[in-house]
Amino acid sequence: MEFTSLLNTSLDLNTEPLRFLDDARQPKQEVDGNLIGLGRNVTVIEERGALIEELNRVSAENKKLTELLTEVCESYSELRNQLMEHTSKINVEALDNSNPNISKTAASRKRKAESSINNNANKDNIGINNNSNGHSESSSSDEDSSKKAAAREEEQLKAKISRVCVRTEASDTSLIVKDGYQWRKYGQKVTRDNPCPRAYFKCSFAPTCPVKKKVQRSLEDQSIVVATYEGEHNHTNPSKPETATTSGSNQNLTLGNVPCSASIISSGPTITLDLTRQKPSQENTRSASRGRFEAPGIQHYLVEQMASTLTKDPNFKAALAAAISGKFLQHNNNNNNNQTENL
DNA sequence: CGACTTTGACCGGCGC
DNA sequence: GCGCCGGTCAAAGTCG
Repeated sequence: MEFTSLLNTSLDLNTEPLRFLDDARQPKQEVDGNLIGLGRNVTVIEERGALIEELNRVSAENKKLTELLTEVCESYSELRNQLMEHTSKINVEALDNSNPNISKTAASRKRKAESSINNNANKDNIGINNNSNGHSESSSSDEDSSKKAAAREEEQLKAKISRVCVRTEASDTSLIVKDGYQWRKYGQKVTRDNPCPRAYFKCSFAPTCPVKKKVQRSLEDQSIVVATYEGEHNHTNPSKPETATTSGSNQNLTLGNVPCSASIISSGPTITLDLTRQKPSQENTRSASRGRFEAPGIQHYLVEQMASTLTKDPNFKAALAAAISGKFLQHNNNNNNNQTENL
């Protein structure tokens, strides 16, 4: 995916920097039309000198901005590469663990598994690795296989659980996470560890879709809504193409035009969407890139986010416009110089 | 009138 | 076995 293709290049180029183009042309016309008086020629030469000086200054500025732009592009491709690396790693892991069936046993252990995910994901991984070695202390092969099967089921379940944190206005009491899918609320409960009620949703787009979602406000930060997804959608995303897949369990996030920061959890990492910020700072973008991106879709989402952030930043637009106009100016400057020499 | 939300009741797992 | 707790069901209510 080309970075440039993501940028909204529909910039208004009729801005200040381009005024120099007209300014540069104006004296030339004067020169063409009024070469009679010598005193006037002196004025024209003075003006030209000032203009050339101005052009040089703008060119230098343009050079700086071009360098800055190059830097941004470089860091973008660097981040993209890191993301690709991470994504491919996750895909390999997902393939290793692929088994679409979640057994009733696994479902019955949901709470146990979930708590272990929440409390200590790393410990779980160690446990899984140990089990996957296939060496059990138990002498009974049946027991051994059932233990392994149980561990595998747990692992599969965990692989299908992802958590998304959405930052909303604290005053917003609705537990709605717009992720592009259709959800039907089937329950709400106040849990012991959190006074904020937890809402239970089922995917209602396809009647056979097994995906469930739990949404609850964070205890630490009430402005953060935590959505936990379980299962995989067995249908395509009903939302528009501007959505971004966010996790291994194919959760899609409709970000629309809202810039936000992100990090992810898929049995560990968490997606955080900051929907409160209209103009995310560079720090947001950086923190997003620092996060652990373990889902293939987040790549597209991040790219969109970066593009959106850049195109919405008036400073960036102005800089880009200046850079582009600078190129014109340089070209024009060269032409003018040639024409002057010809005079 | 159908789709969706709300909310109290119920169920099953887990710890003591 | 009992109570607690999270998750689910389903009837009633609401909305477009």
